[in-house]
Amino acid sequence: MNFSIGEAASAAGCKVQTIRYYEQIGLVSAVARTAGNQRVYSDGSVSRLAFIRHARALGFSLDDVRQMLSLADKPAQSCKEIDAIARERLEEVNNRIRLLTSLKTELEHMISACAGGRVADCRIVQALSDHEHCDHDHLPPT
Amino acid sequence: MNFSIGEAASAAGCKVQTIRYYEQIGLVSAVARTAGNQRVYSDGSVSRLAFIRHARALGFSLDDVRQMLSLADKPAQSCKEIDAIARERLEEVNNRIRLLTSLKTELEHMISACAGGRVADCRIVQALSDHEHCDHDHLPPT
DNA sequence: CCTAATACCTACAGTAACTAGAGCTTCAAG
DNA sequence: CTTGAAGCTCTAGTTACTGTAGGTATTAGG
Repeated sequence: MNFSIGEAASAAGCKVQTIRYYEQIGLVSAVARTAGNQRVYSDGSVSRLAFIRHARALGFSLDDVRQMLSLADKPAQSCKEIDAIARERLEEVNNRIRLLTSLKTELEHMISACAGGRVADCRIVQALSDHEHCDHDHLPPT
Repeated sequence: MNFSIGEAASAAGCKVQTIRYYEQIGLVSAVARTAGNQRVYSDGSVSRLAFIRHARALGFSLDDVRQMLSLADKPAQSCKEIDAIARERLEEVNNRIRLLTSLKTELEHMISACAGGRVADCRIVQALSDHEHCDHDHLPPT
């Protein structure tokens, strides 16, 4: 089956511009064109796009995706490396969850401590200015 | 007390360039300079920087921070708005946690299903290409 | 007092991963 | 055959920094 870029986008669940962007940066190779210069996508290219979309949704970087795609192109090889990438990603996901959970607690405390009074007494402002309870290793929000 | 930009940075827990960047975009106002044109920070400016740093670590955007700082400058006002920002943020944090948790499960399944065989049989690649089990509303990783 | 190392200054370029817009062409439906 | 949607390229903008180049200021040691 053949698809226009718009059809490919809705089939893969991403935006038209995103597909063109991926082509531009060489994440996917350029596809065939019609006589009128419009891109034509095969089932294969669409599922490659879907792969990317899912990997991105799972938090893989485009660089990870690039590695995985090149590995996936050598199907006789061991998938040890892909496994390793996934494990690394899992590690990071666990970290993020930990961070967000403590963040949630902190926000909940701040909100419940804010009595709706004057800003001068606002616990949220105080909590954010305060250095006392900070062990200085919040991670930046990724 | 007076601080150089480097001292302010380590006191507030952020980088020197970041402070200059915040000044450049007008998130913090320009501070006084020495005869030799170097920035001089007061305790007040340092705690403002610490505020920003903590807010950022908690996932507030610079725009949120900008709002909060301007509200914090009118201390007689009600802190209802700050509270609202924090609540919105909490909502978002909960969403992210939900997403990451399902992501974690998915990654765990993929990893345990990957037997270390050939890429051609790799469950990870299959899972990522597959559209069957996808309800199409993964959020983009923020 | 001189020197060397370190910290500071400005200005600009680069990063990730898109997103949006301008201005034009092609295609499909009626 | 016309019209409106969808496609095309190219460029610029987004967020929140980070890094570099090339120059100046400050400070500690000898």
